Amino acid sequence: MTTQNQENSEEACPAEGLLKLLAGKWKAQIFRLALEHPLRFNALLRQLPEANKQSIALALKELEEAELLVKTTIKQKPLHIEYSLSEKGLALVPIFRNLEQLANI
Amino acid sequence: MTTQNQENSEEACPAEGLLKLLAGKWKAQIFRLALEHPLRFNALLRQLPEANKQSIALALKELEEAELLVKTTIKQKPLHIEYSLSEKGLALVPIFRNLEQLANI
DNA sequence: ACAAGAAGTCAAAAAAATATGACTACCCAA
DNA sequence: TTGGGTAGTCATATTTTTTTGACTTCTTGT
Repeated sequence: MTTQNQENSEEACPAEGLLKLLAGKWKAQIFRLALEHPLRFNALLRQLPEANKQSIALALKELEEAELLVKTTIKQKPLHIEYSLSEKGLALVPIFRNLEQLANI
Repeated sequence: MTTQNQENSEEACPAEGLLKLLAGKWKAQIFRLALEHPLRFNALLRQLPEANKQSIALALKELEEAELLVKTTIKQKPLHIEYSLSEKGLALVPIFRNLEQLANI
């Protein structure tokens, strides 16, 4: 039933899912940081001192599932994991900028 | 403290407030209907049969407070209240369309 | 061998967002 | 004066999101 409603809602309004995703806590801030350079988990934790592991892990996972970020494992000496903007993520950038501009009015 | 964090968040990411607003339940759907014609409370209730008074009242109030909708009282025989897109609301339209397009990819 | 850093996961608690049902106030028509 | 329509509000549930704190796994440095 809940799923049904969600589906109806999405059908009636395709932007809803994307909006909900981006509005989730820490997501917009993470997206914004991802514009600058690829992200790493613990670095992100340090850059968002009010956030916690779990929240960041969840945000990254959902942004990845929505295909806005891609996760890359870099097989080098200390073994890194990086999250960077996907093509879809890049396509979102100008829209995001427009939103920021509108928000400042 | 909570307020403080919210402020920090907004400072770090100006789009957040607008995103949170639009992602709130029924808001995107209401915004979408407002593109077509001015909205009236009970008509909206009928158009969104899964929603309830309270939610719609809240959504309209918040969209109005965010200055995306303007509320107009029409002093005529049965006394109507209309919600229509403000200038800011109109400025959001193309951004919203872009979001919808991106969501469909 | 032991500690420390990176990248997490899990269950449970707390906080925030939504929904429910009842109730209000105004105007109009029969 | 009773009933119906419009436009809500209020207090209280219920649901969903977000946070907390503890624990895991893998790799490297000393």
